[in-house]
Amino acid sequence: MASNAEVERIFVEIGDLLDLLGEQRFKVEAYRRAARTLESLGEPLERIAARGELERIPGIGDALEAKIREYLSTGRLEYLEKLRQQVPPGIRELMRLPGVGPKTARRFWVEIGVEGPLELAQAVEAGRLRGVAGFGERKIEQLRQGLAALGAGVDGGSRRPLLDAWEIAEELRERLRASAPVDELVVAGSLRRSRETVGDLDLLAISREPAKVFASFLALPGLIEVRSKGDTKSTILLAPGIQVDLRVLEPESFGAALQYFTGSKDHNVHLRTLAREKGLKVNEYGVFREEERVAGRTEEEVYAALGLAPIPPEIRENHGEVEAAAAGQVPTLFERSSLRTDLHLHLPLQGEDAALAPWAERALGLGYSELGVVVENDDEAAERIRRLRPTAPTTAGAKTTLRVRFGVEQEGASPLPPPEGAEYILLRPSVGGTPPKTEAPAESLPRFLGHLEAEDPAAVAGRVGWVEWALRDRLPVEVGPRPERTGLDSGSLRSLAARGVRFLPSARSERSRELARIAVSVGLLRRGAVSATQVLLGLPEGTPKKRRART
DNA sequence: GCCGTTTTCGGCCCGACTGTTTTCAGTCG
Repeated sequence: MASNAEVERIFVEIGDLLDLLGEQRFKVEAYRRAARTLESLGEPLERIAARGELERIPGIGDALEAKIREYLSTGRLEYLEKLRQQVPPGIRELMRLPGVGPKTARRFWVEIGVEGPLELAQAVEAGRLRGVAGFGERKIEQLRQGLAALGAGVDGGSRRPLLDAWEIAEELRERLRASAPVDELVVAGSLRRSRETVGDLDLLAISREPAKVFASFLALPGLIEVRSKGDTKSTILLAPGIQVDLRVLEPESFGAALQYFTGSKDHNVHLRTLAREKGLKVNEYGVFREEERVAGRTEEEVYAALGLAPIPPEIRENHGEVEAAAAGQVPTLFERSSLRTDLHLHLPLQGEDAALAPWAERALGLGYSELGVVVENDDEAAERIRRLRPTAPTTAGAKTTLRVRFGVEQEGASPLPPPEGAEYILLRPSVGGTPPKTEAPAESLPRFLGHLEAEDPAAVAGRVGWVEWALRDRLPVEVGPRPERTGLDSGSLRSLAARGVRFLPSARSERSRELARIAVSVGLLRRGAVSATQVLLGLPEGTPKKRRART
């Protein structure tokens, strides 16, 4: 079965090939725009095609619709195959080199006669680029380094899972805040939109001393390469192979820059087109009428200047949100600040986090009033809960209280009843299996459908039964920060929400500092346009306090 | 190639940085 990702890749390839062949840029852009749209579609193309609604996808017209249909029905695309015959396969690879776009790649091919990275490397070493117009010493050195990095697989060109990117970004922010005079430092880009994968990091800072900020930035540990440096913007490559952009701005422009660098690109193009129609101009410094800046300090200002209600970052994909904002009908998304609990954390056996105190402190910092420790439902469960219970803090500080709850985790129906002290059950779906029967006696504990993480994408994809399970038994579904391992990406969340499923966000922590990862889980829920009414904020009240002890 | 309550033709977002240039093209986001 053809997946959206396959069609997406095909359109990207067509875009590249047309670009290399010197086709007009708007045609090239049309294929790339369509590819981006497909990436964030959230619904299988085959379903849309079956409804006859392909042309309703923004950026898909007659020609692209016909190509999608051809591929869906035959698994091939004649147009692509013809294009491939015109360009050697290695030429596309050349475009992955930093500083090499379609024009330069084409010159390598036509003028130098190389057909891929290996041949280019040989040509560089043989000095065949010397004296060629447009290739000075620095350009050649840049190529040499780029080729070496390409061979070593550290080109920073690949996307990584949202959570990994988030953790890198958090660490960067901490370091920069400690070492540079910044008044504000935020992450924009696809990370702020909570995209499931993130290519590079976009940092924005407000500072009165940009030079000092850039100096700190260029001295970050783990820096592999400085890709550009200027007065307002610098780009580096960090050791994990991730590219990081930093822009330093004045407060007057911060909202406009945040809006602009959060994207998505297609969302921004839409806004700018709208602005032109209103006689305005939008750039990263503000919204302008003639020379006068009419907005820019905050994002809300920018949207308001265009006659739009504020649009949450997570849904800025040009999938109709701009039209909705113009009509004042932006969906109200779940807010992290309303969350009062995290019911899925595991205490390690040793170390500082084996005790509840550090967890409680972090939880209070996040504004929680409740925290749920989960143990495996086995013969030791009651004993583990009993050991922790006396240390459970009930208050911290003068007013805030934190209630620590205990739950058990099990796969489907357990032969063991819940142990003494357990207040809820986290059910794990089994891999590839059908959902077990889960009779629900009236007095039973609240139950949630936890997620099972799998490294293997096939195992994730093969786990089909649990959706039916959640629907059949009306079980709230846990949403964690690793969609690539659970299969619960924003598209799935959106369709589950539409079918009435409720959600329980968790950080799935095994260390107390990981509680902060709830930001990622909530981001995914928001990207799935999940509203506050569909999220469980804490354990339902009325939980039976006394359980019959097992014997 | 897409798109349209000013258009079915003629537009298509906007700016920073780089390298190699004497005023700019290419790349990138």
